[in-house]
Amino acid sequence: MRSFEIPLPKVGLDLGRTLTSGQVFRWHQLPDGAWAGTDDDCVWIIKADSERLKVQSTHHPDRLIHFLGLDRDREADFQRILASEPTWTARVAHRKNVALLRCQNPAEVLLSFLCTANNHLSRIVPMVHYLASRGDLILSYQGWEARKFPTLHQIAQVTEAELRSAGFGYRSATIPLVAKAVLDQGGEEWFHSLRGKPYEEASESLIQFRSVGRKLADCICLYGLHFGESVPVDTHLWQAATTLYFPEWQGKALTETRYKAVGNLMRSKFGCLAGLAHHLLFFENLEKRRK
DNA sequence: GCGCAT
DNA sequence: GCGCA
Repeated sequence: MRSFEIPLPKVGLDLGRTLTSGQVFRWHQLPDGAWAGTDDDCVWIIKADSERLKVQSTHHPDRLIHFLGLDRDREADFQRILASEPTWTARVAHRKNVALLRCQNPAEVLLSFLCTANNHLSRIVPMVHYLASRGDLILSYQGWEARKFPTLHQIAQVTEAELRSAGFGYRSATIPLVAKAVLDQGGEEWFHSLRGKPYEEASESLIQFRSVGRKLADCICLYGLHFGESVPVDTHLWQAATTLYFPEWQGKALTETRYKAVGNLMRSKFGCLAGLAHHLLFFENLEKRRK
């Protein structure tokens, strides 16, 4: 492992809030306060102070800079959001140290988010860890076994019966089935090729898979394929969006038409920063409910 | 609008 | 959340 330091931008970065904001599910804090986790084949152990990240890793700093979005001018991004929504001053000020992550492996995002449907973080996290235990060991560090997330092929080998006994419920059948279906399409390579397509096309091809609806497709598009205009509309965002923009839909069900209307409105306001604006609203709502 | 699993 | 009635 190598050690290096990355200076933090003025806008700041709260690692704890970022890594527990529902984008990734297998990061944890070590006894000394450092955050430890992986992204694809990279292992990161990160300790932050107000000016810099002190990092130990198997890989080059650029990979972490990309994962955390530190190569973007995040201050400018938030200024553009404020230009569209000047009343969001407090909302942005309280959450601009939460970063939008860019995961290297879209298949990991898909298989992790299959665990999130109709579920809570307290159960999602152990489920994703259970899946991850089938992945190849990268290294051991202070008792922590850092694993690469399993390949689609490895997940496709897992039996429904095994997942059932591990408490995956009705997702026990769908997880290996989706892994097989993606393999039939071309697997990890096909997945990466979606990054070169327009957002709408990538999203439409993802919802072709049984058990992957618009919401999961948008999570994969945003966190795994890095389409900034993607807006995953879950219960948190639906609540925020109806309050702010569609008061006539407050308390009503989220239908396909309404799902598209919310995303389109966010895209018309924020363009390719709609996903970042989504994360502000999503995380605000999530933190409120945690209290 | 409900069932699905915990 | 997704899929189907």
